[in-house]
Amino acid sequence: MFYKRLKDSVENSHKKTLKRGEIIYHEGDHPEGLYFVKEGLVGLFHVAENGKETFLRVFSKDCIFGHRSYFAETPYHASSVALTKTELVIISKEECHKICENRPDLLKELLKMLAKDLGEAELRMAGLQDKTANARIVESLVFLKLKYPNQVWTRKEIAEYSGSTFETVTRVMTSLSEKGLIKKEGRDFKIFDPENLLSFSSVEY
Amino acid sequence: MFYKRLKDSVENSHKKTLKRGEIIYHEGDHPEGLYFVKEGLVGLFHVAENGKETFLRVFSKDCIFGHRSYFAETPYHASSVALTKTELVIISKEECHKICENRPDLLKELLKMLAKDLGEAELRMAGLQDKTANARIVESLVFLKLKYPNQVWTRKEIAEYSGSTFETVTRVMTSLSEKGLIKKEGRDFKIFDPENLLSFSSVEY
DNA sequence: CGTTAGTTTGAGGCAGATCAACTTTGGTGG
DNA sequence: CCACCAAAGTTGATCTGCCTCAAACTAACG
Repeated sequence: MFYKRLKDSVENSHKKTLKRGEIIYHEGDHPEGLYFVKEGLVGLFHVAENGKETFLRVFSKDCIFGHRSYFAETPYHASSVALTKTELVIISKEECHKICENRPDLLKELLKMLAKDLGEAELRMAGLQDKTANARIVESLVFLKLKYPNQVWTRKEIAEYSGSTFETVTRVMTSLSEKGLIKKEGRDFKIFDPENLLSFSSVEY
Repeated sequence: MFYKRLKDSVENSHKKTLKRGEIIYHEGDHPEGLYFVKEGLVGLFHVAENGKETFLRVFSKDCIFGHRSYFAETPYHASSVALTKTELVIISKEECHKICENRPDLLKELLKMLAKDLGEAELRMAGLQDKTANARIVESLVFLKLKYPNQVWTRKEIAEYSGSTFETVTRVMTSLSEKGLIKKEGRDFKIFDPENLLSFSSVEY
């Protein structure tokens, strides 16, 4: 598997430990290499001039990130932030270069990853047009909680991932909870039956 | 340049000529190779169950398309349609395979292309949240008309690219025309000063 | 146990979608 | 070449999903 192989070749690179909220790189910065998540969770956020934030992607254990800008050879279009205590490995430009030259298999893996991410991004973009806020929030709850069950997502993060506001997320979650489709536990929540929950994503609340 | 080089190696592949409106592949189909635009213009559209369409990308002369699904190894997430009389070269799976194996330089070019497209898609997604319909429409007018000046874009196409409706596009264009920022010419239009026009994208209409 | 970040709930407003009726454009076929 | 007509565009009126603003509540952490 890709990450395992990459991991081996960077095991003795520069490491860095961050706590929740710490910024790894800022939108507009020029990439100086790649990042590898050894442990923890990282979020990619775009912040508009009017302050509105969009939660673009999540990177978890064994993910690389910063690769989009690196290969596009453009400044970062969004900022990356640690969502929990996170341990990173920083892969220098030189090492990246070496990897790219000697490992066409890794190149192909990266190609596939970007192709999938592009598809997802475009479907999410379409979803902002053709789905209700309710449906997008339900889908985001399922995606974020099932893929990252240990993370306690804030309403604000869910809102920024789904393209909504934290007040609307609260209302949808209250409604889902009243219907017994999720179980609120403090700030966290549980999903019982993802399929069933998703089937309610088109229903009014 | 990438396309020139690719072009040479596919010059004697299967050709196809289409007229406006003809569909090249449907959402859900499995990729059977790549497509190369020899002449004309192709649009990539996603259609939701409720009928709402989203205009995702444009491919013009010397562009390849269908590559996202091909490399993601997933079915097409959107349909491609000829926007004018278009001549295509169809590159078979076998030829694609050969190219990928023997041309790491092309692989890297594809990687860069996907990385840029992902950035653009994510910024457009963010734009749907943090910009007004007015701003997005102005930006779409500039993008579509400056990049493809010979195409007579319909209000519907502009709407589906900007994430809006054709009525709203009409209203914005009428307003811009009254302000002398664009010149309507039948169904077509002209942009005088793109920079100036964009500076009005944040202004009410 | 105090403080702050996060959450809930309600009320009100509005950007832009939707619906509807009418006009214009430009391709085409007689 | 012109008359026709379907497709595209315009304009006005109405409606609504969801955002915004506001105020009170609560969880969690040092």
